[in-house]
Amino acid sequence: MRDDRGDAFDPECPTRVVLDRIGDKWTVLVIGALRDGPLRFTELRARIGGVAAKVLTQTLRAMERDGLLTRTVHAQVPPRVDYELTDLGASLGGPIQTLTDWAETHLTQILGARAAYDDSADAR
Amino acid sequence: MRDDRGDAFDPECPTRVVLDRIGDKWTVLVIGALRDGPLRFTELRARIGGVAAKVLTQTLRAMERDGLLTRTVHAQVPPRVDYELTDLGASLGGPIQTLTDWAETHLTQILGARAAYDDSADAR
DNA sequence: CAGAATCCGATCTGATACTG
DNA sequence: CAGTATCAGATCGGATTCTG
Repeated sequence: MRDDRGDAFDPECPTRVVLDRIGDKWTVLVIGALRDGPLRFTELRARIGGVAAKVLTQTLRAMERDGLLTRTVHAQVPPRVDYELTDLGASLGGPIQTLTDWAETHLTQILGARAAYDDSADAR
Repeated sequence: MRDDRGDAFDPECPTRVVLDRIGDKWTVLVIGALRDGPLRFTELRARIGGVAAKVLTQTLRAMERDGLLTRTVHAQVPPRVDYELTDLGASLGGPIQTLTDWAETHLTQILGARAAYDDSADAR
């Protein structure tokens, strides 16, 4: 149970390391959700929506391992665990925002190209 | 045979659309390889290295569908197909570069965090 | 040359049920 | 509350083989 560290095959490519992290389905949403301050597990899960507990846990563990966030367990009953972005994690927000901006400005083009491509394929 | 368009479940989130594309293993490398001008299939494949023909084809088709590149078939024998970035595809280079820069400056931190995390886990 | 077809194992994601 | 365990389904990436 200690063998799924999810490394890419090429540790010497920085871009791949980062893309392997933010390329997954949830990491970017986690960063967005934690942008305004720490949240506990259930809050985080509710704010993101549609994510299974197991999958969120995996995402958070991977992010913790990469130093993007901290996981703080409060010794109390019922248990309380806070997740908070590190400076490193927060700094990733910049590049992501750049990407998001690009995505928003060009989404129409992409969707248009997609529709055109699919149409010409369906015509045959 | 006409059903694997690889859409995400949420077409209204621009960021996901883009991340689904560049998050895969090869798209970013294709953009990098085509940055200096068009290439044909085999050149492209050689320049990237380590990619199976099928997978490269899939990647190129998806990028073509999203309007990131054009595929030009020259009617000649032996066949010749050129792939070239569109303006849209080339413009994606900017955000990717931002991400790459971030990755390069912070890789050491990430790898360090990773090593520390793994050490403390192994200690147990 | 530029792929398409086929097959395969590995990985991802999620639903469900259970627990300290 | 904050997970873990387990299982199933889907998708992915890749090797191999074949073709216009």
